[in-house]
Amino acid sequence: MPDRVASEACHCSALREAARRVTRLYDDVLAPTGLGMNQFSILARLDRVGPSTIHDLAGLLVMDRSTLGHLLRPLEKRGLVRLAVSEQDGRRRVTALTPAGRGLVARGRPLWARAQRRFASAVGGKAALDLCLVLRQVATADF
Amino acid sequence: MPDRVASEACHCSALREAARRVTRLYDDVLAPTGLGMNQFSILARLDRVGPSTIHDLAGLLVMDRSTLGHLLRPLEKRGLVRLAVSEQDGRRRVTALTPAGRGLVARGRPLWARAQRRFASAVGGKAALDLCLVLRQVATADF
DNA sequence: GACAATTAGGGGCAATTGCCCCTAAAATGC
DNA sequence: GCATTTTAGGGGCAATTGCCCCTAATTGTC
Repeated sequence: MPDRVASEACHCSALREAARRVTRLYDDVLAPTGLGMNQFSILARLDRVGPSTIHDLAGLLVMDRSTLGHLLRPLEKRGLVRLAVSEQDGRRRVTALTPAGRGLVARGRPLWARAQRRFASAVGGKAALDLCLVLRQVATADF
Repeated sequence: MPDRVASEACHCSALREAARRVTRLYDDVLAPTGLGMNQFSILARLDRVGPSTIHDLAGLLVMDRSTLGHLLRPLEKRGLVRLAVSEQDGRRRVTALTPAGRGLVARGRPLWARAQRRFASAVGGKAALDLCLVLRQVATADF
């Protein structure tokens, strides 16, 4: 039994499976915006922190710099974000929401809140809060 | 403040970010096998449950059927799994580990265990256990 | 001021993820 | 037994993820 338990308790698989399941929930709820959860989270983060470089934004999203670079392409093509070379540092590309992007985030927020409520009511409000705290710690841990 | 907290506590983003971070840890540790965490988890699951259909295996992995179909392709090409049409049901394709696949899983297990220990020692043993229980519940929840 | 080391980002590659629609096969209804 | 419905899976599409190596720009050193 210990062997079976040990192999079933893979921390990484558990995280990935839960992330897959919950992403589907949020994707469904956000569908009317034409955005997936990932795209929404990028735009929402940008809305909160203001214009930032790819490097900084990727750090906030616990994401590889090149991943974010790829993800910004379709958002730029749809006119939701604008990229411009920094004036202070020619290497940096500053990413900013366009008015259209800001508008879409605003329209998505109530939908997002609905997904949050659905999650909390299925898992339990306190459990959801606790979970978030642990996850935040995990995401920024130095293994 | 309530606004800022609310927007920073997105359950889905927290899950995805933690999953990204932890996946990197496991990928690094498993690198000597030439497998990523995801591939390893597919093979390990297959090793545990024995030959199964894409449908069933995808269910166990909380994964879309077509996603698993895509992921099996490179594993098949590398000779780690074998796919065969079921004799009982011509629609099903039974997936099974090859000896090479079983061997690779066996070689990966100690590395995987090392990642598990590194995770537990960073997060705390009890916290890691509790986290896994909640994640398992989340992954199989009916939202 | 010139040269080395560091940093920001892109391009290519491959895997990961899930949607849609399609086909084939099985199960169901009559 | 035959028509309908359901189920298993593939193919195509697009986004997601991160690695590597490359270029350009900045910073640090002398």
